[in-house]
Amino acid sequence: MKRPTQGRPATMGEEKLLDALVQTSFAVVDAVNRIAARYELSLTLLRVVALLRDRTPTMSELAMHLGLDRSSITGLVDRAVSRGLMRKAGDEKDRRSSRVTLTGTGRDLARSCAEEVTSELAPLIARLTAAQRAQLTRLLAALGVVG
Amino acid sequence: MKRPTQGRPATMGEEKLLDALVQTSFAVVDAVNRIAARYELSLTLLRVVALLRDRTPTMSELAMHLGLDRSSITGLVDRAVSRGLMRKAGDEKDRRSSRVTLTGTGRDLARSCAEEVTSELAPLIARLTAAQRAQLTRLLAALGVVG
DNA sequence: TATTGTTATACTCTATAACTATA
DNA sequence: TATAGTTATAGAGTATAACAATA
Repeated sequence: MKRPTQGRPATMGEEKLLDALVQTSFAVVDAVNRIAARYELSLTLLRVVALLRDRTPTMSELAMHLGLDRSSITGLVDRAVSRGLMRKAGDEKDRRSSRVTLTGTGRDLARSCAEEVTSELAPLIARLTAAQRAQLTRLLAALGVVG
Repeated sequence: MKRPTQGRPATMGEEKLLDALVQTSFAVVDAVNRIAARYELSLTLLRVVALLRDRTPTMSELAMHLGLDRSSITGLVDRAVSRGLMRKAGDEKDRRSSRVTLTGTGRDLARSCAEEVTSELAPLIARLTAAQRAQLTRLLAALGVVG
């Protein structure tokens, strides 16, 4: 069960930053989760819906993107299909694959959720000045997760 | 299903910041989730374990802190008790209440997880200069989630 | 042979409703 | 009456293993 931790221990300032980063991240994800629940979506399903606004991935691509097993995606997408949010379309190039797309209903849902995420998190960043917001945007970009 | 979004739409710069904040938050939580999985802990259980390092909450307090129903906490804690990670101790002041504490094993686990979170996220903040790290720490504090 | 996706199975997580015990 | 906690139940989410169809 126990395994050694590789790398040096964090210095004092790093520890504080990591703590703030983790706490803030959980708060943000919790907020998104509350919004998803209003639409009877799990966090995972909300992420799929958001993803499908820009892409038409295969089941395997969805699995990789979410870090889940392919078999988990089958149930996830099938339930969404039953609810009329998504559709599965065969890929003509590779007849093993299915590409997942949003229905009109699913697309409306995606837009509503995105709007609510924006308005729910707005009060958070409203505590910052315009200069601070620009700074934070740059620093988050520098972390290298976005893009 | 559909409901109106209250508040004004975000401006362009805010939209970009919110997007970076949400994407980064999901990446951080995903990283924590991967670490939890190494120890066969769910994200929720890891949060409970981390919480118990500093506190000895009642079942209800745990439920409130995690935003879950009390009945969900029963199963969560009972499974952890079965695994030897936690203990439930009656509160003498209010005999309806149970206070949850870590066992020695649970405490070791909590420490290991915390160390792994630190070393897993260290590469992320290593991309920043010392000045940028200090800046980011201040900005996250200004968001008002920590503390 | 390797990959895509599904099925069968089992377990965790979660909520709702109904309940007991204590306050 | 109100609160703390549990139980019973049901459903979603997830992984593992075995499988079929296609590459």
